[in-house]
Amino acid sequence: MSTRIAKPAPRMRKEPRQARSVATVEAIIEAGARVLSEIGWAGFSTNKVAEAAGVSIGSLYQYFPDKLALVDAIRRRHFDHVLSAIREAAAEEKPLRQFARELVRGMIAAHSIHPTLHQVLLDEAPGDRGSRAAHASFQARYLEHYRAAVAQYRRRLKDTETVARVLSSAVEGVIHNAARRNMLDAPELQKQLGELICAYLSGQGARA
Amino acid sequence: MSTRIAKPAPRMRKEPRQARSVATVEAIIEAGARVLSEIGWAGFSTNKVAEAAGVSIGSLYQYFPDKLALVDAIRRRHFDHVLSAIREAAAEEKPLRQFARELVRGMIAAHSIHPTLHQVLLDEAPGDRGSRAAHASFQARYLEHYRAAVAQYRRRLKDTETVARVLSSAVEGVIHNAARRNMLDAPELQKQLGELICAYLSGQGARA
DNA sequence: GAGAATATAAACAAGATACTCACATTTCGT
DNA sequence: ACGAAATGTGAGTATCTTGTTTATATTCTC
Repeated sequence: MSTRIAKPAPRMRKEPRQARSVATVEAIIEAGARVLSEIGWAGFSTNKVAEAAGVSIGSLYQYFPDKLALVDAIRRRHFDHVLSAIREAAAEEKPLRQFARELVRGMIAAHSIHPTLHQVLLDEAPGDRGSRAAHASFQARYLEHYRAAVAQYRRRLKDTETVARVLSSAVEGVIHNAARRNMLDAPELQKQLGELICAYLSGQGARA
Repeated sequence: MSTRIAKPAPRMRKEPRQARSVATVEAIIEAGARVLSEIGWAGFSTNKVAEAAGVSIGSLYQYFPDKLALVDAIRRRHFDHVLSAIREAAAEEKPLRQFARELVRGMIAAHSIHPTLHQVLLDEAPGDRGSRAAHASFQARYLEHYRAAVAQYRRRLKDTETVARVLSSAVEGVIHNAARRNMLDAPELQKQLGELICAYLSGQGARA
């Protein structure tokens, strides 16, 4: 008995080697994201995903050991997407207004394909043993970017942590709400969200 | 054929007459809210609710014709709760800072009992025929309060609608996120949320 | 104490769904 | 070209969930 636990279900039952199997796996993940976003976790069934992907249910289970492994894959892909959007906006030093504009643009872009996926992933879909770590790591890195931005644009350094959290959750709330109403593309909304960010960050002493 | 449609399932199959039946109905709604908040729509079953209420499943169906009628009852109760919280904060004219403080306090109070109920009700739980109207009416009145506040504290009158929406969804986002982390009571959070509201509303010309 | 109101929980019918398996088809190395 | 490996198929299954009914028991009201 050297191994800790039975086997927490591997990520992939079989690694795709040929080009078409790679495409299949990709189609499954993509369809899974669509189903999850449009129907929510309650209606997320493997059969439904397979059908949405235009693939037989057998093919799905050829690569994903079980339902949760599939959700994990979807989660990983989406989180990577969101992270790079933020990273891009917070990369180099730039004026606050520009940072805000790019952040808004990036977040909207990251949510316009599957508008409610993010919330579903965060709230409804269960975090199993395998993804708990990834989940936490994502949250940490996610917040880290916001924290860096806050530190850069704000004089008062107290409560940086809280400010970052408040800012990120406010932005997410606005995006999420807009997504529900199909208003993600409305220019007034983008402008106002930018205003919100600027106003809050420059509230008690901006830097640039 | 004078009636519009068959019968969209009445709110209550039987009206409670005695004191204990009133208590039973109340216990069921309360337990329903708890289950909905803690487990989400995916795990919301009538049997589970009955058990959580300490009541037999038969009693539940004595008063609620079906599952959706129960959700509707929960929704109505919660929406009333939230609405009065906002109404209270936006009632009389008062300085911006005070308005913000009271709004935050009220929203937090309205969410501290069943932290994630609001989001579940809005996102996951289906809005059937009976509740669509109530739902829309709630949203309208909800936003109306915000709009009034925005008009009161902001000079620029353009985009009032959008500003109200952005503000409300930002506040909800922060509350929701804090609820998930059990941070609703953290004083820094309350303070920062207040700052956010003030900063945004006074961003382009405050009035008080 | 009679009858109405209320509570109980076993049982059911219907459906959903995660997952397997035996077999068909395609690709690739040689 | 050919055989083995990779990939795709989808009907089938076994299990579980769950909304709802119903016959029966208990409690209240007058």
